[in-house]
Parts: sequence; structure tokens; C-alpha cells
Amino acid sequence: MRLTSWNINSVRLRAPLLAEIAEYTKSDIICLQETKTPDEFFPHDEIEAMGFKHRAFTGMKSYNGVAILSKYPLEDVRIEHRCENADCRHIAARVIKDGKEVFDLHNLYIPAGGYEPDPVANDKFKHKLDFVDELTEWFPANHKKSEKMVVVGDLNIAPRENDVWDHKKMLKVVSHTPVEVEKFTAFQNAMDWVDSAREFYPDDQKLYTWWSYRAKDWAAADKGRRLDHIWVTQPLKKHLKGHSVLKDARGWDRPSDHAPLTTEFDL
DNA sequence: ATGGTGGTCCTACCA
Repeated sequence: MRLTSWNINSVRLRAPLLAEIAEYTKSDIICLQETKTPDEFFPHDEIEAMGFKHRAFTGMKSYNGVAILSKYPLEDVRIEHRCENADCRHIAARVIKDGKEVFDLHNLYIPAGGYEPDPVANDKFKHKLDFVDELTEWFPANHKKSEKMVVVGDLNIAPRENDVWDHKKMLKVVSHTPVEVEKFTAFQNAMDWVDSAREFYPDDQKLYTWWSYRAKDWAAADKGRRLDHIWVTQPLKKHLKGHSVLKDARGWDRPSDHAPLTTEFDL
């Protein structure tokens, strides 16, 4: 089974690229963030044609929006809200293969947090920190570490030194500040989540999933950040078979600023 | 130090 996560930055605009990515990554399941599309305009026909007969999604006009596209049945779809806010940033479903649940899948889009890394001066940064805090409490309150679970998404935090192009320069930049990393780590530890990327690309290697649109030559500058993640609970760790970032997709025509990432399971 | 780009939807707002 191959599972991909991609911040698509408009599912309507980039449905053709999605088809290429689905084929290229041979994905059975694709989780999207920033679909930016109200549910009534979700591009079902194009996605059905890609072979994803099972879809769970929640969207709104212009902002946010998450979707799970699957070749396997999805059950018990849950649309969750954090921070007493109606934003479409968390959707979950049970993935069913051969009549049995293989895992409970959670697709997240954590707030980006604005520019100023100060929760007093910047409400967006406060929202981001509060959102992560809520997740840290919510998962253990609603699930057990012994469950087979997967969390994917644009978590908008690059936690490790080699998850950014320059650790020292990035310490004051939202996405890599110490307070974000501290809360991110607490969230990860709360369920003993396994970071599937770092199972295959150790901490001493640079690994990114996002490159700014504003860079003149994003590939040459390579000032990336690893903002997107695929985590699994401990019972799934032995089923991890590989991980890759489709960096090439960042260089395709009219790209998202995020590259897709794929984890392969022997499930 | 600043501004650099892109999506949505028409005016800013978000990333």
C-alpha cells in the first residue's frame, strides 16, 4: 500500500497535476491539504477517473480544506475542529482493505502562523501554537497508542536541524522557532508517533518538502523546509517499507510550493 | 533591509 500526502494549493486548479502525481507515485491513498474548494465544487469526476472511488473531504471558499482520496473503502469519516473554529483542517477515516481495517487515517493542515513568531503580537501564531497543543491532548484522549494509526499532512513545522536549509538563520522564522519545535515534539511524543521519513532518511541528511514560490531559482537555491509529514503509531512501524519526496513535482509547470511525499507499507 | 510569488476572487487575505 502506498500513501501520499500533498499540499495541493487548490484542488480545482491542480487536478491535472494530481492525476500525474497519482500515476507517478502509484498511490492507493492520497491526502490533500489546502484544497481551497467548497464541497459543492469538489472535482469528483476528475478524481474518480484517477481511480479514487472513495473520497472524504471538507472544504471552504478560498482557504484551508482537506481531503482523503482512496482506492480502498473509507469508513467512519470524521470532520474535526480545533480551537473552537470551523476551519477545515482535520479529517479522519478508517481505511478498509479486504474487509478489515488497516489503520485509522488522520489528515491535518496545521495553521501556518503568519510572520511574527510572537503569540501576543500575532494572533495567527497563537492559533498555530494552540492548535498543536489541542492535538497533543486530543489524540491520547481519543485514541490508544496501541491502535494502528497514521497522521499525515502539512504540519507547517520543520522540527529538526536538517529539516531546514539553515538551522541558525531559521530559529527566528515561523516554522522552525524553538517554541514551535517544543510543541511539535510534545505532540509527537504524546502518541509515540514514528516519523516515517526519518526512518529512511536519517537525521544527518537534509530533507525538505517545501520551497518558497518567491525564490528566483528554487532548485539552485534549495532553501527548503520539511513542513509535511507522515507519522505512524508503533504497531505500524514494522510495516514501513519506504519513503520518498517527489521533489521533481515542485519543478513541474504551475506547481504547488509543496512536493508530495509517499510512504510505502507492506499492508 | 527589503521584497520577492502564487491562489482565490475583485479587494484584500492567506500562504
